[in-house]
Amino acid sequence: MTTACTDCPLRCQPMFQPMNAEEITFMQAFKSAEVEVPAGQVLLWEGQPSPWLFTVLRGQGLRSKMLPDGDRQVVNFVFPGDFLGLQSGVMGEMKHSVEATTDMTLCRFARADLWRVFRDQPARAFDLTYLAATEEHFLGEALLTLGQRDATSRLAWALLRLWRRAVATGMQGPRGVPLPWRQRDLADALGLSLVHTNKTLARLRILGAAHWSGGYLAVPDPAVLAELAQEEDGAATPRPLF
Amino acid sequence: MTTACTDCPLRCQPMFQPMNAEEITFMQAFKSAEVEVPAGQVLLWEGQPSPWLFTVLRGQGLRSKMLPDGDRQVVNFVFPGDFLGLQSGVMGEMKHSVEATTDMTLCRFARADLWRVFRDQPARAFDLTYLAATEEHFLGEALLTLGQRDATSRLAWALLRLWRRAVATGMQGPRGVPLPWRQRDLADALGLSLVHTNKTLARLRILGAAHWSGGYLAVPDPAVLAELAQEEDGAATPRPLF
DNA sequence: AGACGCGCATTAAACTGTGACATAGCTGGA
DNA sequence: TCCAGCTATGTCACAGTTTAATGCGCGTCT
Repeated sequence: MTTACTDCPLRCQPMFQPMNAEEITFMQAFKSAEVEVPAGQVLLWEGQPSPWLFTVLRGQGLRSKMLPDGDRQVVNFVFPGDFLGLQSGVMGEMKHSVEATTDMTLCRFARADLWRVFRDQPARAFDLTYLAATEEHFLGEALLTLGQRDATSRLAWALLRLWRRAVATGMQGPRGVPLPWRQRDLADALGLSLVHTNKTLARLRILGAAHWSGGYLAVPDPAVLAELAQEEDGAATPRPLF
Repeated sequence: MTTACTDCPLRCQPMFQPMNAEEITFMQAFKSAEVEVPAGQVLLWEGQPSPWLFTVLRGQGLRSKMLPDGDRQVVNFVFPGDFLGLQSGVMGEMKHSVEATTDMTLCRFARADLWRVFRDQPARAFDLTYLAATEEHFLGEALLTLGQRDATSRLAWALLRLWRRAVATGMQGPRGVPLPWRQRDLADALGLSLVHTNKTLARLRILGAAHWSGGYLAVPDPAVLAELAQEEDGAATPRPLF
């Protein structure tokens, strides 16, 4: 049973900009299926085209690139509401892989229909460009973090980002926000070794800035984490939902 | 005297995908001015909106982000044909600054007219999304480089990218390709100290892989540089010209 | 024309944040 | 029950940073 766009649980979250009735009607028609994906499955492969694009309805994952020698760079973590596959849609092939860390539910769209968005719905096409620019902005922030910050600041930055994104998507619970990834994933995102990441996470725990365990992240005072991250305090910036 | 789009010196370069007659006519009307910018001037400021977007007709520059403590991350180098200001156009403000390293000539477009592209020219809107995805792809590659490569490999990767981009834009001369930036700029792009960058450039020179001096870069055998960069050999991938 | 000063490139030496290696304990799935 | 994978910790090595100094070239001033 697929979720009607009028019943979408994400649209009311502060993370996402509102949609008008015409846009919802168009998206309902544009959505071709809703698929369940088990944890561990790769949704999109680096270097390959895909006939589908996706919006994440439920679950979490990550985007990564590989070096020939097997080293992996995690380029982003995937949350509900993220749009997947835009590179394949406009450039013909994905430049990174996307894999499910937890079981996921995806709204699926046909790549062959993407041109209809540009032809018939310029406002939605504008939102797609907005999402691409949002990803570009995030990667610029990540590049700054890897290029100019030390390990403690990098981890503080990453945990703050992940915490803000999860809170704005309505995922906060009594134990904190769900963080289903491994320390290896965070190490590969921040250009650190696994051992050094573990030691630096321990330092953040001792400082009381962040506590990640059992698949949950607790941030007692986000301003403390923001200071360690050399970031200003504040919430996640809303973006279009596609 | 502005350059007519029919006379654009960039369109025939292998770096850029072809444009049809309708697209050229639209761009001629869309272009509001041609401006000269002296070396050192900032074209776009991080954190601020801009009423203009630009395509670089001539000259070179860089894009950068600043940390509160004054550290700078160079996020990309700017070449003829690059489109500047898309983040301001769709997100309302620039997420990085753009400054001229040499004297530059820019084709200028009004941000207020950007909606016309999406409404009237879906193929051009698609190209804009393509350009945003191209920048996202590049930043993913840069993130991989900073996260998983050592200093020698990073410099080899950067010089190879810059060389390929310049060659595909028709900038090759007897002394190599023009590289007007400082070692400080490359260091700030690759997350290295100035001293270590200088030493590693010397190593590449001794290896005969790359020779950067007097504002020019010579690459005797790009396959050698590609190997040091852990990259496959090949030319720059063509992209749309806006 | 000559002097001066600033910015950039280059090099040496000392220091350190991070990586590499090894080991132990815990947990969940087969 | 067993084992692979993950988390955690200690120790040592080193790639890269920091500090300091020198030389060169170019632009400005006299």
